[in-house]
Amino acid sequence: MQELDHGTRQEIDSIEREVLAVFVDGVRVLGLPPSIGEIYGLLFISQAPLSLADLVKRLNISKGSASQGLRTLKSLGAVRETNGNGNGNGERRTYYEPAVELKRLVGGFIREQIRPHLDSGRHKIKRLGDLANGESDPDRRKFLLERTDRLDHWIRNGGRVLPIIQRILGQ
Amino acid sequence: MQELDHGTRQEIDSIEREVLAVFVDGVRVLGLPPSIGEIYGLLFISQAPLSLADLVKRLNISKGSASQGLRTLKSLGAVRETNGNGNGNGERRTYYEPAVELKRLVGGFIREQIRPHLDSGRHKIKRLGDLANGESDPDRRKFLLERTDRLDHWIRNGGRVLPIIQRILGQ
DNA sequence: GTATTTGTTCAAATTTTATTGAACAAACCG
DNA sequence: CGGTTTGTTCAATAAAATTTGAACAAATAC
Repeated sequence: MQELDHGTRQEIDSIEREVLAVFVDGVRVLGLPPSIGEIYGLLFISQAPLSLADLVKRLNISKGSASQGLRTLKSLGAVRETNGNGNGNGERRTYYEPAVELKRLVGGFIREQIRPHLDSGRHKIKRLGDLANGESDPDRRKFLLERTDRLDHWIRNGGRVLPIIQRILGQ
Repeated sequence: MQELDHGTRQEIDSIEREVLAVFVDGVRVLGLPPSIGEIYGLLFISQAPLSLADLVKRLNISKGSASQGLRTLKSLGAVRETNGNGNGNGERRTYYEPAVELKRLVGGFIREQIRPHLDSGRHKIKRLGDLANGESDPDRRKFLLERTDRLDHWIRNGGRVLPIIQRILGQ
């Protein structure tokens, strides 16, 4: 007897386990929680889209975790909702499939996780420049302005590099 | 009466506080603990190099934290040890100053935090390919090979982009 | 309308990570 | 040598992040 339903059966087999581990490690580097790696990882090796209930069952995580994880992944553009669930009948729950184009994943990460930090950093550093200008000791002021100026250059360079990364990875 | 010793006085003034906050936020994005941001931040706005004892006193952190933080920063190439401490007398404790060249900081981060992950990822993905090849169902095998191949491309592209980032930021 | 299914929210519990602080080691001095 | 200073290590503690689970909301069916 052969197992044909690759999308929804309960067990996580050995290759699936390994893939999940790879993604859990991967998202940790990006500062995202393990549950996100598990969810994306399971979608990534599932041939059929999965529902929230499938994720809960197969990953043994809570509904809350799955719901929040999917929200984050959606905001990153890393998962898509599908209406087709692969079994052909009329179905009202939502099914999810992974976005697998590196360009899209990188774009979403930069948009959601990098840009906001760069932008808020730019503002804070602008403020630092003002504070430095208010320093009364001329020697100290010169030093502080030099340092805040350097910070400003860092941020600018960071901003310059992002589109280039996107261009290189979007192939 | 004027305060002349910018390197070792006890208090953290308002501009210093802001700079520390910027660095604490900055290192968090990189997945490093706040104490590291505080240490690097304080060195960054100090005109004179600081000793471990200075960091403990001015940041109100434990000796252990300061020691471990400095170790990490050294491994990243983000701080340098100096023998001169700015006051001219023979002195045996070690003083630290920040590396402020973006090229160096980025290089250290890539070397210590990115490359190792890429390398271990490459190995794990190689193993995944082997596992996928062992899949008996031909349809499933085809799908798994396609996905592991995609993972492999991701990693390769990641590897390609790093030297370019370094080149762009090293100016 | 009620019952059922699907999904969200958020306070509480758990797990993980960071920090402390005391014991220890190493280097220098007299 | 003993005494002092400087720095490291690591088990215990504190703090922060993640996950849970139960209450709730929204949508559908009957």
